[in-house]
Amino acid sequence: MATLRTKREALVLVKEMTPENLEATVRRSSRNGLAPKRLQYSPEEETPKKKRKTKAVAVNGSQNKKPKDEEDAENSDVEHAPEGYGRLSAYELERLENIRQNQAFLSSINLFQATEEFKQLTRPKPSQRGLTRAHAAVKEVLPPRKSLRLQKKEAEILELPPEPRGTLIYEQSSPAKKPSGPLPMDPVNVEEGSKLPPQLLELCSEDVKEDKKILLDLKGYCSSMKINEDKVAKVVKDRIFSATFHPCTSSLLLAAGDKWGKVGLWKLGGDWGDDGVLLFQPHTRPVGCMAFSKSHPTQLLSLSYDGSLRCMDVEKAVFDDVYDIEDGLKTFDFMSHDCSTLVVGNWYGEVAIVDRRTPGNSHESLHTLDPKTLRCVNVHPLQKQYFVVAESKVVSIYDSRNLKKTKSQAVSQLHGHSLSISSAYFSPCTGNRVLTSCMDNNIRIYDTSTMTTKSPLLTTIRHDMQTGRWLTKLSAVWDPKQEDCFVVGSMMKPRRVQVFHESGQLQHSFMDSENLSTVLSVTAFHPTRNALLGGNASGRLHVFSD
DNA sequence: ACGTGATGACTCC
DNA sequence: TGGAGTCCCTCACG
Repeated sequence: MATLRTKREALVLVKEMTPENLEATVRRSSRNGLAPKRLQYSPEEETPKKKRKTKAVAVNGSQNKKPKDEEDAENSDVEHAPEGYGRLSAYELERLENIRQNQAFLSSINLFQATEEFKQLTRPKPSQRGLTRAHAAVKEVLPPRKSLRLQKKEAEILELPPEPRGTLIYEQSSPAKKPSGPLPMDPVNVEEGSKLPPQLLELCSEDVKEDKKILLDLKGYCSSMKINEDKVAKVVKDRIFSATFHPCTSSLLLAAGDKWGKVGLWKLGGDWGDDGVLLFQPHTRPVGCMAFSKSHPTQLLSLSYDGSLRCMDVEKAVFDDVYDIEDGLKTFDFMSHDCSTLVVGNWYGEVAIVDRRTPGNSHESLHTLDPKTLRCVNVHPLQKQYFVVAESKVVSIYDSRNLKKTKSQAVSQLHGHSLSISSAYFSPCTGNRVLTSCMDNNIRIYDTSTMTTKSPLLTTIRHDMQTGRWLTKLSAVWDPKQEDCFVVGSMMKPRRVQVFHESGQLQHSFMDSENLSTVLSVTAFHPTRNALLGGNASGRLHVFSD
């Protein structure tokens, strides 16, 4: 049993103490060697539940037969008064003793006191900044209803709707995919017909100097980066799948994409929309990947599982089509410094090299890699012909000049992953390292400086990746300002975001009892400023900055 | 054996 | 009072 570090942690523990997970807690504790003696049931019995079942069988056999009143006592979970002890078997005395020891153990860790002391405490209220309820819920006005019976009419004969055809049925009634062609950039959270705030274009067009990178000792600058209530806001409605900083430096401008294809733009301290948040709906299914164009920072490219890749252009105030397939886009990256060519990966294990200067999909080149396993593509920062692909259990580096329709030969491979790999990224300055996040609970760093057929593994870091059903998968991502540090969300309590050096050394844990109380699955550093973002499962962005 | 798919308790307005 | 919002772990199944 871990020591309780904060009041909230203790409260969570207490709140979670249902009979089911109390059992689990005791089991966990026993692995740590701290637990009291476990209840000792007879060998074939695992739990009290099972016990009852097996007992029913045992009654028929002659060996374990017990008087009926003793059985009732067990089932009622009420202990007999002391005079009853005389009739208890040795097994039951041991059971009572175990219960007593368990009680003593639970008292010794102050669980019961903690229950009393922290009963009133709740987790901090989520930030009310950003999107509001009024905008989030569209109220449907229905005419008053009167049943047919009250209207004294014959009942209608209703028929079941026809069985849906096709193989893909999404949860809820998923809205139809947006039509192709430019979509107007109309925010859904402000009054209809209102224009984009002109300051947004101004901010996006701001001259960005790459050489203004602030290189400080990481430990120093991490501890200067703080969060406060102004730096948390609801930017999209649902769970965040992707998020990024705009490269501008005079203000902090962020973008996030959610589960239902919404894209939110948030300027910290902005006076437009809801606390600086503008919400758009360019897609209809999760926005898996997004990035601002480095050569045209008024453009934000966003990719969705619905099969569309669009380019939000603040200048033209539209979402343009960039690339479109029926379904299942997964990931993309820029292949040239001018951001005109892209590598786009889909669920079917195909990568397409897309040139944005030729409209439509006609000029794309499509290459099938390992089918159904592609999860991430990332281009080498200097040698743009190389891109790294996270496949099922291997990461491959391909040369885009050397791709075939099928069975392309990888330039180099990174081995050692034992489960599926969620992401793989080249280090930002030299590309001499590749950082991978794997479902086997390891973050790995490989040496790709020589591009030999097998790139050597340098570092392995244990990290809990079991995010389960309700959270976006964790991905370790480099700090673009330097070569050798990366950030990753964490399941640990109290909730935190961690920064590691490529050597495996933990540099900093970003925590805040007031403003960070959820898992931040999606994380990213600002390209030039000392700022870090984290997105959670309810559409909130959190910023740590100077 | 791994990837996939599945909820429920609680609070607040 | 009920519906919407918030948060997020493990396990069965094929």
